[in-house]
Amino acid sequence: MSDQTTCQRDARPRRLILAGAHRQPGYCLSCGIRAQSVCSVIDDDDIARLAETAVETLVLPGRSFIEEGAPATDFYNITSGNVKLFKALPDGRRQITGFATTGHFLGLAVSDLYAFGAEAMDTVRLCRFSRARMRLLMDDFPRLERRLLAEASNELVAAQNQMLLLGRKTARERVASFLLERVREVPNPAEDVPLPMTRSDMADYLGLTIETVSRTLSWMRTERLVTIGKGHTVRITAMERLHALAAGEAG
Amino acid sequence: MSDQTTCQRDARPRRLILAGAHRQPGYCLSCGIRAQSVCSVIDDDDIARLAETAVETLVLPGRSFIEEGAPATDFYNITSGNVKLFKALPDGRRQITGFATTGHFLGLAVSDLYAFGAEAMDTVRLCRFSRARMRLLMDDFPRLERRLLAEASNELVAAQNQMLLLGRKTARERVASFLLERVREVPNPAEDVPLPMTRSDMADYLGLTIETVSRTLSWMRTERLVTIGKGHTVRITAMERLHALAAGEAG
DNA sequence: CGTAACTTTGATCTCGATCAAGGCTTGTGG
DNA sequence: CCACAAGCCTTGATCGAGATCAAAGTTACG
Repeated sequence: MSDQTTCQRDARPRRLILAGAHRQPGYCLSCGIRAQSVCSVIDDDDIARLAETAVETLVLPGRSFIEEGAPATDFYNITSGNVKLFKALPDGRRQITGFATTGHFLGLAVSDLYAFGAEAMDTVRLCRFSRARMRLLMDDFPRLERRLLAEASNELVAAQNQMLLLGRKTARERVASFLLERVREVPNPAEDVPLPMTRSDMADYLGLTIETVSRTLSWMRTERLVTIGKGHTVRITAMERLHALAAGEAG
Repeated sequence: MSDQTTCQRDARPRRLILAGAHRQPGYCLSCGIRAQSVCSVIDDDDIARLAETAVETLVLPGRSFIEEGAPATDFYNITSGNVKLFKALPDGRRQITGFATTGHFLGLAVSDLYAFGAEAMDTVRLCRFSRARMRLLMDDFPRLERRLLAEASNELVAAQNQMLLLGRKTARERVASFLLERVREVPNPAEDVPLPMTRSDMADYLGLTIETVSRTLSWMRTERLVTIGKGHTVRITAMERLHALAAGEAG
């Protein structure tokens, strides 16, 4: 475990001091999430090079590991846990631009500075790749670049959907859209959907206040659209109606 | 000119019937906007292949050439004119996700369907590339893929900025941000900035109504932040204050 | 258990939406 | 060159969805 970087929880998230050793050559070969991440495009024969490029890092809940405006030195691949990505205004107003979880790749940017911050919502494990080393890998493995382009294209589509949500949807439509987005994370739509974020995070993602999110969820409960469980879970009880609501086809 | 596709203006925009011949091998070599577009990554020696892949197309003002939800068959590169990209809800609410102009590349998507629509705001010329042919080009020219990744990364950063704007900025901050975005399109910030879109387009881009956009511009005029010219132009007269406003540092 | 953070619910306010006229610009045909 | 029409754009009056302010409930965790 000594090759993992750790940091202590703190009242206000500070930049994580990233350090740690590169993985052993065989590490990626047995990585459980390789199949669902960009790493899958590298063959077994070449995977040792990837392992040598990666530094596994542990980030404790509430800690930032990417800071908006800081020099963009690394790419990250999440191997477990949940992360929120956000931008902020000087007076503290915050917009969460996305949630990332196991298998997600972070840090795409042409600029030398990160355009967004990233903070762990729970204990997060990730592989860190320096941009310079990643560039060398991309030179040798064009499939990696192709996969990243596909990844970026998907994020672009998600971003466009979110712009429609933020610019034109009502509070109810926003929350409905959000819940349906979270349902896709679980295998069975009828089971409990985990919401590993606070009401404050939901509000900052949906362009609302915590009170409006709370009231809207309460309204959905009274309307028998959802049941709200303990410990940040929701179960959808009227999928059709929720879909119609999210798509802007109902009040 | 017979190798260009044209279409007549119509009351309500319909799908453009795209047809037309591929360009002559030497066409791209002398293309004026090659340097500022993705085409610049293909060397003179190979540019004939690109020319054979491209179909130049003319789109008249107000006509759509990409329809949200339609099969994603082509990529586009704008060679002149202005385009708006948008998503819509069933009841007509619309969110413009971006404006594209000379040199912009459109159509990135992993899905088989376009996630957004595109409509010409004035007379638009563009090169159309079938996805299948483009894929072959990317196989042979990894630099093309790298350039598209850079392009997509930049759009992603722009999308994140727009999410912050739509989710958390006030009407005044939105309009200020918009004007500063448009200023970057002209060489000299002190000269007239063209706004080749209607108030309705601005509103749909900024998540506001036309009345609020109009009122906000009037307010900026009385505050001596801008002067509003004839024929859809604006001149910025207090750049510093406008920047502060856009960044959320002032009321 | 106790406490600190998170969540819900209620009362009130406000910014931007909506409703409603007019004014201006642009283009067309006499 | 002017009259007219059809879109745009601006301005005013009013409304309302969601924000803000305030105060209990809950939950998580030492």
